[in-house]
Amino acid sequence: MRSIEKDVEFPQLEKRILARWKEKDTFRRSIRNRAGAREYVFFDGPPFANNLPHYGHLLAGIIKDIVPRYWTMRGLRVHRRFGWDTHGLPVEMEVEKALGIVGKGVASVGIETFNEACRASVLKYAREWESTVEKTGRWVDFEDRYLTMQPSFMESVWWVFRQLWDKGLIYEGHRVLPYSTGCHTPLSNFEASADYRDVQDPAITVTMPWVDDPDCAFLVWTTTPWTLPANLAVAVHPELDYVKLRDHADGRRWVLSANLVGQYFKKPEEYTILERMKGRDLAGIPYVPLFDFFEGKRAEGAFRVLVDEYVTAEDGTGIVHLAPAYGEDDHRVCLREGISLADPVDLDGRFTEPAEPWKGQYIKDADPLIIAELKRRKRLVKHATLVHSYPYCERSGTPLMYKAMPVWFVKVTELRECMLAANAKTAWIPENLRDGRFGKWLEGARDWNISRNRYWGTPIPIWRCEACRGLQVIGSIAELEALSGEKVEDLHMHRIDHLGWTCPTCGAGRTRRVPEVLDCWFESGAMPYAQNHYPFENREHVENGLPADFIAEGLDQTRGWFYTLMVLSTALFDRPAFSNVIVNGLILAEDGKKMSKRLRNYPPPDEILDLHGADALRLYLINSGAVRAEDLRFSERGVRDVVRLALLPLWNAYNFFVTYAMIDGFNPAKEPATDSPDIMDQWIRSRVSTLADTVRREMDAYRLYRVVPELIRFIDDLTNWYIRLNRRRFWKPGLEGDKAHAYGTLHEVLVRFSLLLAPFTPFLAEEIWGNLTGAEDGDDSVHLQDFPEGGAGSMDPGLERTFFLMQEAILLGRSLREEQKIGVRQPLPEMTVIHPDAGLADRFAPLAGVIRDELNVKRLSFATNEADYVHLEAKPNLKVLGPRLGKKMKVVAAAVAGLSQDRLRAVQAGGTIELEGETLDADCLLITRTALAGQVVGAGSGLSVSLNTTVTPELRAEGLAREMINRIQRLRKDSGFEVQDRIGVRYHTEDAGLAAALETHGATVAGEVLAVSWEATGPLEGPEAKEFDLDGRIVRVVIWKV
RNA sequence: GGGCGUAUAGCUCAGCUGGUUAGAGCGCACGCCUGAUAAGCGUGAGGUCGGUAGUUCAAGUCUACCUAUGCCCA
Repeated sequence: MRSIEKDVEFPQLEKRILARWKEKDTFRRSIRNRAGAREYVFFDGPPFANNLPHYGHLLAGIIKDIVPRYWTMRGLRVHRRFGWDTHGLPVEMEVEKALGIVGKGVASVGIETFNEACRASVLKYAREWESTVEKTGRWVDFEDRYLTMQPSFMESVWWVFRQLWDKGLIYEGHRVLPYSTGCHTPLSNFEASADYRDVQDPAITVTMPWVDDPDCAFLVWTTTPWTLPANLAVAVHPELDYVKLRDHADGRRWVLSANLVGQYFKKPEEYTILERMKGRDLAGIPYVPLFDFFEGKRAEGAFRVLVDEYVTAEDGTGIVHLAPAYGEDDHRVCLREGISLADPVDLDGRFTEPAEPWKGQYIKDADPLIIAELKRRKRLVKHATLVHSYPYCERSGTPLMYKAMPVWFVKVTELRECMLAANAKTAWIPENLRDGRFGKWLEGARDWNISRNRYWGTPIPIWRCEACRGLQVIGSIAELEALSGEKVEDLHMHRIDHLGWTCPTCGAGRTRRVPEVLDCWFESGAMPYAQNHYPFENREHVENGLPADFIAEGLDQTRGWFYTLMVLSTALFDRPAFSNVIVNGLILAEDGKKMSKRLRNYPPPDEILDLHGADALRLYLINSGAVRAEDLRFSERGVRDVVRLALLPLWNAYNFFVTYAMIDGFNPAKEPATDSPDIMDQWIRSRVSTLADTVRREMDAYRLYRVVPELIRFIDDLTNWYIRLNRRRFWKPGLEGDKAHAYGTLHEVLVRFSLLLAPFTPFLAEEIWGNLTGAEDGDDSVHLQDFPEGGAGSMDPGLERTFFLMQEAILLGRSLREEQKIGVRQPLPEMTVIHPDAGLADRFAPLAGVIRDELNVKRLSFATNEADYVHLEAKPNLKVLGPRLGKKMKVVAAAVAGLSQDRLRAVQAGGTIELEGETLDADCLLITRTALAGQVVGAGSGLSVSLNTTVTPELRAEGLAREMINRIQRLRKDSGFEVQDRIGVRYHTEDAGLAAALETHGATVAGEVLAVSWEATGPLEGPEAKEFDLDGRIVRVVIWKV
């Protein structure tokens, strides 16, 4: 054992231990150690490495460390591979910025240059990540990491795609997406909402005359006239009220929402209501389109009234025009009705052939031309303008258009039932997420658009014949090489898009890959297979490891990784991807707002780690709702409190042990502690076993948030009860008998506690365990050990209960002393513990000395006759009686309240009583006590105590002696003496009582203050003579070092 | 607009399947320092559990509605 510093710096300690782990390869050995054991499968969700890690990452990382460490100590083998999400938009955007091509498009530098720039930049922050993650104490393999851009990973992703294709789960369709005509690309919703501007747009109302009654027309309103040439239908809400009315101005008849008539007529005299109807009554009525470009679509059911609930009567006419190519709802409703879309606008945003009159015109420029044409055709009834907020392309500054784009879908709707069944087999922390947030999301899941019109990603492995349009899906590199006749080493777009071959279907055309790449969520969802290059390698290993035992990520992954994992594992294997998941919440700044670099409203993670250490941060984070999906307001003070409340007290206990063990030359190998007859030793050993049991139970259920309060409670018992009450045992001379037991016990308890702490505070646990077992001289580590057993054999619940009662007795005694204003230094003759059970006296007997010392009383006695001290009051034990009595509870409760003291005592003594026809025994009643007036009694829940406050002259003298000891001790400290310095004392007092007290107890006082000479003298003068006032008695004292 | 959370002491949060006197830390008041620990110890004050209605013998806990607030989706 080595001696330790008293003023510990945890961050320094952690640094030292990190270096040791690295040197001894402890992490890898902790896995290798369990070579033959069952594998505990953990999947690590890959983060983007294009930013520094924030608290959310650290929190998830800490959970991902604690759980695997725990199961490793439980004897399992837990591989932990780190992964990076290397593809996707964030990387592309950053590279566009770096290359200076924002708004110009990737074509301006070429895909090859662009993709290679992406490849070079993705791991830019990997080093910083590694260093921060390491600092948090997280053990994870950064060397054997997986990257979504590795050819092996991408090949597995292709395999997954091919599997889905073979199962008929992939199809090509359209989705209306925000599209930038400036950048020639659809945008993500995120990008689309980046730049909203207030703009003025035309707001026009046009007529759609009934085919059967041309004088009557629907009124339709729009702010995008350019979508009118592509109009294929109109829609109404089934439950809304509509009217047919006559316009007195020109006699024509209009149909519109009843609520919106006021928008078109100022006065009621201007029109006459002819008919009222519900929206659904209008269903199917055919109308005459504005233009005849798509007249052929009438056969599909176009140009009539459709019904859908998305229609509102808030503005316009309550009848909306549908252009399925240019609106998401339009598209959905028309698709449902079997109307295929019409899209007369090219990728530049210019009209094409079908819309002949405006061919080549940019859509926004065509607006006024279209309006003019409508006016000419007398189809325009109102022309206004509207200022509204409209999304713009952040990069090119052009207004976005919503446009149907060809995309590839996974048919999630077909998997829904299987996914719900798989989800039912998973366990979530917090539980409600499974059927709540996540379950609801699954129930409402729509087909998943997995294609992206981007460059840096896994290319969608579909080749299309330019002649027959036939599709061919490639599921491996070997297949691609065989078909193309070329060697393929990298699957990125710029390396494979030149590959093509003669179409095997028609034998005429040449095949070409479709232009899209896969959504990077598809890749992370494929991670369980792709990280191991399944099925090309590791076949058995991967299949045996499904579903994973454990994953942990943030709440934001509900629609992210949790979802994509589930979609793909269900599609491939009809199984869930994971069995247990811990979901962590958002970490907010202390002010409750989002953490913002710009506002600097939070301390950087590295700063917290360097200042307070990782152990403290770990305990702080897992002791919060953040480990069950609740938001956490991060507070540095909270981290500091953990240090103050848990780590430092434990360090002090450890320091106490080491200090004395070094002095006494205690050798843990020689002194067995297991058989100590001392009741306190047995108690603290039982406590640590109970704690191990509790921690196992909570960790087995993944309830990390239940652990820290238990740890703190134990540390309090260890330091403020066990050590404080037992320290005198360590001061005795020699190293025999009881003292050896004390050492043995404290050693064993600290060692077991450090084992138990290892998953949570890996550094402090390593320090304590290593030093106390001497194992740090070799290669061993606390993290290579088994988690401590709890188990009935090593626990003594009865003893723990007795000890708890003793603690209560002491607390009550202290409270009475405060109340009576009698300081602890004044001895009192007696305290009586009052409890109806006479057996308590026996159980307390071994603890009597402790209680007397703690409360400074001469005698401890016991009484069972509660009536002499306290007034009993009874309440019905609702938990017992409630289910039994039901409605009768009220009358019984009233009767119980009226019971006499005698009858209550009789029940307590084991009798029964009859009340309202019910037989009640002691278990049916809850008895509370209040002190009788005129007594010094404290009533607790388990027992009561009575304090005899009679101070006899003898006790007074003893009290004065203790006061004197206290003053001299303070004087010693003020004089700067060392603890072990011997002193001489001279004193003088005029007070006869005090003089007598100091005479009687002179030897005791002198002994306590280490005085080798002790002398009463005549009056003392001079500055070295200090005057004290002991409750009004004056004494002057001189001390000196001998 | 829809889905899912959250609301308990001045502050940050516990409170398990409804049941007894609703707990802890910080802060506050008062007291206690040489024998591990003042980054300590003790004692105490402080709460109509967001609101309303309901279910029940019994509601901080269950239900409905409302208010505030957060996340996700549209």
